Amino acid sequence: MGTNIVHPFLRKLRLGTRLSAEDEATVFGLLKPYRKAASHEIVQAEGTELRYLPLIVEGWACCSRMLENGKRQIVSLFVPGDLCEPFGASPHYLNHSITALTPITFSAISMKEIGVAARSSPRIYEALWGDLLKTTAIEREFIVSLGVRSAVERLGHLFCELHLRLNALGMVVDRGYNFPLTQTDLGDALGLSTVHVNRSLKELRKAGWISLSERHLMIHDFKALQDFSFFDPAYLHLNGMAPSSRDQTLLRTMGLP
Amino acid sequence: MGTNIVHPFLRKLRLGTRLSAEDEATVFGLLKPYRKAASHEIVQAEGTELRYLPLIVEGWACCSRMLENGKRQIVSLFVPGDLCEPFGASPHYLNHSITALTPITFSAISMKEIGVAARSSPRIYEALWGDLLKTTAIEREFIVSLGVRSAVERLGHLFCELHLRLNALGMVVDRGYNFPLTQTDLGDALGLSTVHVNRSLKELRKAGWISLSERHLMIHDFKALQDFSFFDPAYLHLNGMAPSSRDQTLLRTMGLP
DNA sequence: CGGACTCTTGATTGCAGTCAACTAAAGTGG
DNA sequence: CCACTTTAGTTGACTGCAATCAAGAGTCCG
Repeated sequence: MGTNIVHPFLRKLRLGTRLSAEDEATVFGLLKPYRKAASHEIVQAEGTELRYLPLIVEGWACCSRMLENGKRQIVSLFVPGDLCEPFGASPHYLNHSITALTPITFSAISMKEIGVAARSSPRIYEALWGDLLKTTAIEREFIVSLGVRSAVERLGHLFCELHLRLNALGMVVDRGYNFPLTQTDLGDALGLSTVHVNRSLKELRKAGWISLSERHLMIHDFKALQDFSFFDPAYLHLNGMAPSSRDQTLLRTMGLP
Repeated sequence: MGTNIVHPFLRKLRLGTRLSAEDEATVFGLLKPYRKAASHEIVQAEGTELRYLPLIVEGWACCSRMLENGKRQIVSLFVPGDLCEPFGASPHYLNHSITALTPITFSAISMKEIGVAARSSPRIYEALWGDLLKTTAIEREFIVSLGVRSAVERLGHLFCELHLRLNALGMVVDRGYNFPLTQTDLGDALGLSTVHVNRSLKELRKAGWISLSERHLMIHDFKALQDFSFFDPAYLHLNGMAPSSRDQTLLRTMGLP
């Protein structure tokens, strides 16, 4: 048993692929020195050229777009371990901006170097592609949410998804996790007005499924919330599992008998 | 001037990268024998293992998901030349299904072979990643549509996008193109009811911007439709262009002075 | 010729947006 | 240190966009 580097990015990559100690060292070596950004700070602005891939180490960030009518849509939420852009591309212009939602610590990876690393080891290649696939799946499921789910369902679905994503990183404690988004952020992400987010949260609380206050979310009845929100965790590829192994996953992730 | 293979997939790849004749032959060689599917036929069902990447050669298809409450959401629309899944992954289970929207001709690419091809030539690598990036961008812009655009704006935006995508393949003739989706399909894609799609189309017609009948769409005033729908073509990366070169693109694609 | 789609239009309902006012917390500056 | 501003959350009243229900017309097809 070699050294076990503790890093959210490696934790995430390990989910899908077994990396050797050497592989992990290689990946770890890609990370540029950490930087900090304040809440609401723009890490990479829309329209600028992307040369390094941002990687969230601590805190939450998002990828969002502003429309000319002043409305903002959050396209993707990033938690620790998340790579903000597809890993294999060459430098290109962004058409959305990457913004910190909380104070964050982030790193960067050279687009060139990560390509070299991916070609150097089949495991790394596998792991990076697995991660990209998961990101794609999350965004596709997001489309489903916006298209056919009601306001309350969207909230529930997001809470379930984040629960599993964070749990995979060991960031869920006692069925609850840190939830730093404001109701305005939630509205921008889910295509709802702030007021309506507020009312919908009230409903989820009233149903007894969650409580959310002081930036902390607790899910009291995951199963109920999941069923209500039509949340099927298959798309998160949590254990390289086959589809509809839903219940097994649940048990495993919830630590229930 | 080498041989110029006429194939929608190659046409699309050429948009972002200059491929050598040899590269093109390599890519072309990846394609398995064509197959046909009838309209509404499922090419690859949700939950099945994907071993070959479907590639649309003729006709339209989509990637969609069905919810337990019976609602369907179309996540992605595929036109000729579109690869239905990210090219670099290894076989995995799909959590959405790939369905023909019209009678289609499609091919398949081995996930293994395309990886080998990508590693064999920097140009091919570049082209495939450029294509993947474009696909990602399209899906992200779709999220924006569903999140913050009104029904009429969503329709307008989709029409603009497809206009440019098809135009890049030479499939736009005289400002119009073949538009095979039914109003029900449109509703499933844009998160709207069929009835409301119908009414919204009526508004676009009344404004004089489009006409749509008998599976043929004509955009009479692209500029107006674009402005109204907050459509910014930058995300389609049509000419490797820098952002906000919007107007140049427009002129070029519209063939206007 | 019946049956299945597709498109269209009218009437009604309801979910979610908008406007507005108020509280509480937290930061700012004179 | 205390007014003053800003930000976040909450609630009420009203409005409006889009869903739902319903029915009819046109078309394609077996």
